[in-house]
Amino acid sequence: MAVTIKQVAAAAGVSRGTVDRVLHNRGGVKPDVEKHIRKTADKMGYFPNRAGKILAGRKQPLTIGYVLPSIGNLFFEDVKTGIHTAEREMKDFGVNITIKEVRGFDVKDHIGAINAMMEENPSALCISSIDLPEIRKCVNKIVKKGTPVVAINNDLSNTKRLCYVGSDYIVSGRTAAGLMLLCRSRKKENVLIATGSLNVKGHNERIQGFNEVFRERNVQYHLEDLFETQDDNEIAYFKAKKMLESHPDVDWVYITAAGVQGVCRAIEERTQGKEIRVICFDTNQYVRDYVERGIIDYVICQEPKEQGYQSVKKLFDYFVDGAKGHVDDYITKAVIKINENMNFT
Amino acid sequence: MAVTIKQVAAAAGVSRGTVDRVLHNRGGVKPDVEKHIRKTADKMGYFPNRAGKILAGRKQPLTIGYVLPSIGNLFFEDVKTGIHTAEREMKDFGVNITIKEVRGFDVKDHIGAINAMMEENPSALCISSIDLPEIRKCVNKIVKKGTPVVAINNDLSNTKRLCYVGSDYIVSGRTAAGLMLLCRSRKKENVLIATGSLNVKGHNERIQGFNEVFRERNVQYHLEDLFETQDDNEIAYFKAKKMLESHPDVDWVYITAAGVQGVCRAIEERTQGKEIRVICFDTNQYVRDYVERGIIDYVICQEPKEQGYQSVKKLFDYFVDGAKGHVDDYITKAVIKINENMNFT
DNA sequence: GTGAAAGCGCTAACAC
DNA sequence: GTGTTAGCGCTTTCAC
Repeated sequence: MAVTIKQVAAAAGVSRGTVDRVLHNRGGVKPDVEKHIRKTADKMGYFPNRAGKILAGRKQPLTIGYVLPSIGNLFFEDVKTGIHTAEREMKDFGVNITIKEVRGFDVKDHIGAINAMMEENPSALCISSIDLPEIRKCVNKIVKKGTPVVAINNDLSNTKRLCYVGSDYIVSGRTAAGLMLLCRSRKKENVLIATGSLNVKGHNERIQGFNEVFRERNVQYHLEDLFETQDDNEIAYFKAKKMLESHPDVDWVYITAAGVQGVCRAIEERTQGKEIRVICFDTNQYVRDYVERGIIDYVICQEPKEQGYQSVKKLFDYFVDGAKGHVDDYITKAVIKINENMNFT
Repeated sequence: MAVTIKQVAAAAGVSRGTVDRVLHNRGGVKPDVEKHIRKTADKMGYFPNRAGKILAGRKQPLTIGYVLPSIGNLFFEDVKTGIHTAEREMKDFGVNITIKEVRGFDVKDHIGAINAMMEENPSALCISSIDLPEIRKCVNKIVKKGTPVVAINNDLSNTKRLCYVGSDYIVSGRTAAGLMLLCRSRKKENVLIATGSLNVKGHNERIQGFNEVFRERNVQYHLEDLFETQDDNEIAYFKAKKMLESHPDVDWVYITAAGVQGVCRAIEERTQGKEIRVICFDTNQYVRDYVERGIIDYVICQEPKEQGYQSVKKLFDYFVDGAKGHVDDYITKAVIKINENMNFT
């Protein structure tokens, strides 16, 4: 049986209250007594019991405020599912969650939503935003004031955020290249790249990782063209349509972000040209449908549910275990989905 | 704030003890009082608080006994890692774990280990064994005596086991076929199948799923030959060597079970013949090395760590939430690994 | 500065 | 049959 605070107190010849004061650095204890208590606690291998902590801590529940650009973005449905699974599991442990949803990636909207969230005085913040100076500044201010912030799905570089929970975009880009090369056509493939925005780091990293692998393997592909979908299916559709008309020799379409349905619609409507292979990222009902119909060959996913779940868990552990020190990032896997393993979890 | 047992007692005009008796069907309560209590509890939306339960339940910790055929089987290293992660997380909630390790799949050895485990009177059992009548009988007996049993990695059909935590072997076999077909060579591929044993259900299902996909898609492959590795690398090596000599036209080697290193060694040592593609299951340090060197193209994994972790969690939840009713299986994903996404979680 | 005590929600032993 | 009470291990308040 593990050693309790009571046993430490008894062994040190003081009361539980005093031990607690020392262990939580709450001061008001004579230095020599403190040293003595610390020593005996260490010697006995004392480690606070989480069940006890949680129960006692129920008086001040842990509220986590989320800000997500999830309106009109199916990707975040799974993230939210993960968040709510965690909420259900940890509700009895004092975890409460509020989500503020935003449409798109307008900096002002994001800052507005974050500030609105902060009005509610959450114990912690968890956001998926854009890696720009304004947001970074905003986040750093919040952290400085004492509210820990977790970055989910999109990291915020050089901020004091507690940790990042999300995918490694370079690795997912590399994986796309790997899949393509494993098809071993042995000819120079004509690739059309549909990216979300050249201003979004993650999208660029997916291209960077992709190129890295070709370079490392000394294989070349021919870049037919590259266009931005702005994560919008309509824009994606019209641009892709034009692109495919002017580039009849495309072998592969590599879609690094949203707008997948738009691109696929354009591919499906084509009346001539070679057979086209498609690699994209992240599933939803429409993407799954295109995979089933053989339009999309590979989808590289990033465990969205896990991102939601783990972001809650990270914060819960952080608070329960005493909000001390460094917290590791949680990097989700690059999960390859094809028709055969897509619908069976 | 959630409603507590105290509030229910007050509302029903009885003591907490009585409410507890009713809620746990421990009898000794007048029928009409019981009905009244149940009704008020329902009306108030009472749900027992897990934190309170866990703390109170610490007096009788939950001990889970594992029996795993893990000696000399690298696959189970990750399973054990997952088990120990869960143990660490839930130790403070009263979870204790003991593992008995066995070498191989001898029925008598397994029964012996299970009985030895039962000697220690665990609160629950978790085993990875063979789906044979003797084992099934043994498990059913244990369940009947009141100890819940979870089947991990290998299901035990038609037993009263609480649930199964592991992969869907059909789906993983289908995934192998899907990957092969995505390479679209457009010719009839010559396939050599290296299976573990024709007596092991999971191995057969991986072949069955593989064949299903070809049939459904109206594509044929040519089965060059099929041999059993007995999950042994030496046997695998010698048999594969011979097979490859007598079948110089093999395009793909499909390895459904262990013995991967043996087969790969034979492939690597070949001095003539066409380039061979390899699909296998489950990683370990040696398999990863073969992937890096380009001998193995695809590895289909089954989240072994998750299997370990979730098996503990299933039992923990079952006990905390009152050991009532049905528990869902936990089916792990068929995770495709290639060189580029293998080493990054 | 330090000790004592109440209470988080639940279970189980003991009274009546 | 039913109520009371003593913990589980911890935090926090209040008293000295």
